[in-house]
Amino acid sequence: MDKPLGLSFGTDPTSSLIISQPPGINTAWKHDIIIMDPSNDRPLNHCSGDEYRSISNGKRVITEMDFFAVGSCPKQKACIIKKECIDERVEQQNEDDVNIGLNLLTGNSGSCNKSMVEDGTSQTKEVYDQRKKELELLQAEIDHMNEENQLLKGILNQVNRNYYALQMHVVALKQRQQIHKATTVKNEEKQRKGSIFARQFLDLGKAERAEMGEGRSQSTSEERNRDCAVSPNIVESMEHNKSQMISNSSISGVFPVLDPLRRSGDGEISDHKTSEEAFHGWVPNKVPKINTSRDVDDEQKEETMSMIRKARVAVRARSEASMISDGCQWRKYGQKVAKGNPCPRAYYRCTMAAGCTVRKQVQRCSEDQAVLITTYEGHHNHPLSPAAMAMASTTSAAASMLLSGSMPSPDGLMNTNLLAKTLACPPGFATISASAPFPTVTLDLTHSPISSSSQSPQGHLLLPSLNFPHNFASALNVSAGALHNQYKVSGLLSPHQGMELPQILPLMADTSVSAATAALTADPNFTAALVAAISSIIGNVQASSNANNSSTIRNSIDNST
DNA sequence: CGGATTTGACCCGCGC
DNA sequence: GCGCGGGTCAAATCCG
Repeated sequence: MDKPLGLSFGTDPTSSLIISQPPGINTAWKHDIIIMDPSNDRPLNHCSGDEYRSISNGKRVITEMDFFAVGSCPKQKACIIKKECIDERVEQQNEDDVNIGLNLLTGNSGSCNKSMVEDGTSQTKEVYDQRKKELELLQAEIDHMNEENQLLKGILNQVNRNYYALQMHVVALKQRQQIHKATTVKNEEKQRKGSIFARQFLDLGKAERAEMGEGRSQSTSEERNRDCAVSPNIVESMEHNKSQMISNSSISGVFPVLDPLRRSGDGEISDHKTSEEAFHGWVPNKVPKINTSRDVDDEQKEETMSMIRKARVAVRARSEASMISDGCQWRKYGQKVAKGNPCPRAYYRCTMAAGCTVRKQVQRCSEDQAVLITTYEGHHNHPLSPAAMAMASTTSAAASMLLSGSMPSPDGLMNTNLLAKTLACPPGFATISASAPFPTVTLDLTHSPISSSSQSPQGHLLLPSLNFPHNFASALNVSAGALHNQYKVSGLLSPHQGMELPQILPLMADTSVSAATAALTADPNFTAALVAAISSIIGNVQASSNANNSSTIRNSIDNST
């Protein structure tokens, strides 16, 4: 069909709209025409002319058109014209033509005829195509990002799967270790006490013990090595997860970071005479063991708890006061004069919450009565102050290190060469001593006298800032050895980093033993370095059934230099 | 009066 | 079995 309608502008594109129609056709039209400004895609609002009967929101309604008028094409800026035909007759008769008039873009110049309309149409299409391309580009970009997102999701899922698989692998290894350990220790215990019982059973037990013992020594060594092949970081993470996984167990939450000890499920660790094998790893409470009777489990738990509770953190500090202000509330429940020290030892119990098991002893040093020795024991079962909480992980990890990390080297000494290289701290600041009956970490603040620079405005003691990896000790746990071995860690603290003692002390008590080893981390880079060091230590660990009674890191450091 | 402290008694593990 | 020493209990006392 020939196009009966032509659409063009007059001299003023905003005021005259001329729709041409071949002669002979005289039809009234009603159009809704929207004139758009192409520069901003907004309607032009300043149109005038008789053709426009009304203007509403940029929509011009033309009721009658002079189809035979001839106008000149505008030279003004182009406009997009949208027309809605509201005349059904037109739509029916000239639908195509009318539609041609839609979205017209008038040219900057040209004749007021059909060609001009076509020219405008081509420019409209050009802009349309351009925008369409832009849209397509954007769409392509979005698609690409989606693909990338999916790819990353896949990678993440794979990492998670690998992580979980590795975690399960480590758990399985430790379970195996624990089974061996439990069997062996039980048998040894039987042997020790068995002389007063029926010998016929003992003989059977000996046979079994000999068998198991041999297998244990081999498997333990192998498993250690295998465990040591695992990155400490991975072990850390896994221990952390395990800790979370079993957080609902009977005593979880109370000993969050001592889980390795608790999870060992081996009560014999409290027996200093039989605990050499006690810390080879942990086994979740629910893991089946050879000795799985309820009584045994309960007994082991009790003993484990006892061990945890007996691990201690001691702080030596010069103070005129009878007690160091550590941010917790204490109630004195006893006092006793201990042998070897004329100064009475006072016993305090935490009263911040009912049932809190944390206790502390305060006693002046017999050699220097200006020195106050505060020993913490137990774990808070209540929220601590924010400051205390800030240090909880640090001290807890250190406690775990003490409880789990006897780390015997072949000669019974801690391999501290790497530690020595790692740590650039003044000597004598912290001491770890498991010299029985209870493993104790001692922070000696007397070498770092409480001066104005080491006291908070509130008069609290300041300790070095500690930044200890949360599950460091758990990582160590894979090679844990004799708890009763004596060893010392000296020179591991770097003072003057402004941590208040009150922040630290409750946390020491938190974990029974933590702070001193926690204080090992004066250097911000210490964590990573120490993990590497311990990893190396673990890697060098060999089974040593005759660990020496004492060793010192300082000695090792000295020996290494 | 209620909570904190004191203090003698008691318990328990360990060594002899 | 007994004594010792560390740790805890609990009645008495103190104190705000």
